[in-house]
Amino acid sequence: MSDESTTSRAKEVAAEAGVSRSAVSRAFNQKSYLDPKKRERILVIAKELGYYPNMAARAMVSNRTHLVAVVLPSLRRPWESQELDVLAEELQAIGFTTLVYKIPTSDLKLDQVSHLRAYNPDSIIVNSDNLPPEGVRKMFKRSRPIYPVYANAETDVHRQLDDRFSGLDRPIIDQRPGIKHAMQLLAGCGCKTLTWLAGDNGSQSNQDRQKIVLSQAEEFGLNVVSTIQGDFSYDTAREEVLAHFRSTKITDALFAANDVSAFGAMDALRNNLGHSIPQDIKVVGFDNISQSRWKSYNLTTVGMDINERVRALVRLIRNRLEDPKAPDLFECVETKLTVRGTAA
Amino acid sequence: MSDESTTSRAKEVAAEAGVSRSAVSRAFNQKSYLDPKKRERILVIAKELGYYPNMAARAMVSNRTHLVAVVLPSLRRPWESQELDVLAEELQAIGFTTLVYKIPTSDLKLDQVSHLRAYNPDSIIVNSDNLPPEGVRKMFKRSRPIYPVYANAETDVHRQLDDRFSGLDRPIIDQRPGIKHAMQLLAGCGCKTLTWLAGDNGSQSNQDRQKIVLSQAEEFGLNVVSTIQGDFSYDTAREEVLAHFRSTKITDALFAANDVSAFGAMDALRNNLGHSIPQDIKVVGFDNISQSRWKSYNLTTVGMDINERVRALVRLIRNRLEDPKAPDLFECVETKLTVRGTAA
DNA sequence: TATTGCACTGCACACGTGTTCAGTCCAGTC
DNA sequence: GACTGGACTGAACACGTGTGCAGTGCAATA
Repeated sequence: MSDESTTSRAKEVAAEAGVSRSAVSRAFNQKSYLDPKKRERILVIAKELGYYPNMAARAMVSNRTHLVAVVLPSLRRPWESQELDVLAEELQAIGFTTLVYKIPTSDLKLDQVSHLRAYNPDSIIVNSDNLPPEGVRKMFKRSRPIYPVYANAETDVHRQLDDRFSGLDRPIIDQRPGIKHAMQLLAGCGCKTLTWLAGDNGSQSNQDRQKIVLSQAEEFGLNVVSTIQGDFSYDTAREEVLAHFRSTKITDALFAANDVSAFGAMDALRNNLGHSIPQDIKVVGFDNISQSRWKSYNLTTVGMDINERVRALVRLIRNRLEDPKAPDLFECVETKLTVRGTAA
Repeated sequence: MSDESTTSRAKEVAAEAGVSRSAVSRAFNQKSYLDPKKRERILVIAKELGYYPNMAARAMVSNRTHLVAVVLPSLRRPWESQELDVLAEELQAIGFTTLVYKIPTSDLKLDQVSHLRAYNPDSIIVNSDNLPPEGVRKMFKRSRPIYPVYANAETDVHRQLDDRFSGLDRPIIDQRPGIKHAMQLLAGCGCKTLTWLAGDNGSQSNQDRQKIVLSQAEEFGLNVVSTIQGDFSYDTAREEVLAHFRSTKITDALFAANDVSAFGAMDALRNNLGHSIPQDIKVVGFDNISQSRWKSYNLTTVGMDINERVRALVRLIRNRLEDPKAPDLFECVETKLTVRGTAA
């Protein structure tokens, strides 16, 4: 065992096993033929020597990096980080490694993503709400081995036909079932008036959620008497809700565009305005992040099963890599309502 | 513009600019000489063509991947994800891309990390509390271009000399100032008795925090009358605190090993046991995660400045890459107390 | 002018792998 | 025994880049 040992290379494994370097390569790629017992011997020796094929070299010749990039504006938002957690684990389990890449702004420029493109990830999951699909397509579609997944096409199924998203594989989130149940629940509690606490204005998912919330409210005879402009953040939600309800009578219910802003709203309503939840006003959120279970909030919320969501993403990636020329791929995940204390 | 255009390569840029491919390479590596105005012209053309040097090829010959791997057990814990958020941004700003790699178990085996080693990241930040430093060193130290950073060596400065950590660069967290202030505050409020809500038993940071909490409590005349075994999670904290204080009188204060378990404790104390915070019992946490500001908790907590912490990590990486043979590197970040409603 | 030195640049090699292609060996068949 | 075909393997090329080395041209100096 030499002092100055470097990462052992295929050649060393080959020497140790008494075979050619080609055989070592073949041992790691089951598609090419190799005598089974020779393969096994090579793999044993490779493991002993701590050898594993160098990904850079492998990428150069095979056009497969086994990298999946996740593009997002922030890693600190609970939903995104919880999704990423499951995603990274699933990808790792099937031999992919996860690359994270932050793009905070909504205007997508080439030099912002050139670093990322330089790694030639096998797939890119764009989880950034405020990046327009046109820009995403333009930035990534032309780099041949990369297949972008546009992860924020929440909507009813008709959006499948929307031209803006063509050229992008997309995991569609059907918000309707969860929202419908929420409205059913609120109507059943005797609620008549509703406030919509909106999220970031430029965000795709905010628009999608809002559209269905408004239509379903009407469906169940709930009157959306006011809209408060938030931005998905706790602080803004708290401040805006506070300002709004200082001058206006509270409504029977408040529907927030995500859980975190629901928390902000609740804290304004309870701590500052002295209202009781759910007695004075019911609150419903979106996402079902793990913090919603915390007893101080105990939030009733619309969300999807996170494992189901991630499996859909992974399926998109695998199917696309299997058939690069296939037409746009879809996966649909439905939301459901999780009933907790703030509306029951 | 051809239909089947691939990622444009250096050769095409060279042709367009009327120079050799070497010149293009040199344009992107400021260390080698190139006529300044020629370099500028090449870079302009490269940008026009959307060219950026292929990282795999670059890695093969230069032994620099510009990848930094972050190893952690989970991405959903608020502190880790908030730290990762800042870290990814800082690294991106200086031309590195972040790779995330989950290692949940505490026994580190070679085939668990071989996928990761295959990418030859320039540095690996081990942010996994329960991975023993010996294992980390063994797994990564011998792969030559990789320099592990052991990110969980919280402690007083003496730990610098601890043999277990030798061979690993480490950003040391000095918990003493923050804890000292917390004890000072509690003692000033007239607290006499204290409960320690511990974190994961095998965790390095839990051990470090506990040691200093106990010694500082004694210093300020606080009597640590009970220890509750938690695991850093909300649910366990809530259940264990509930079980413990059902049979035991509450203490004047409770110190939790992290913020999330402090939240669990608070919810047990308030919602289930009917105590008021801070009137009946004061609560202090660790980490100062963004959720601590949420008004329902409004937690007084010991934490460090997250930007300072990340800058320390980045400095370690840069210094190590600059001088691979330098002896173990250290960076020290101090904690401080953030006073909010649960103890003031 | 001849010489020197320096700024600058292109050629060619190396990095470690996947895969094609030609070739070897051997069992089975006529 | 000659031939066929299939199982198996190694040599060699390609991938796109960084950089050592040798070489060119030009200004400054003697």
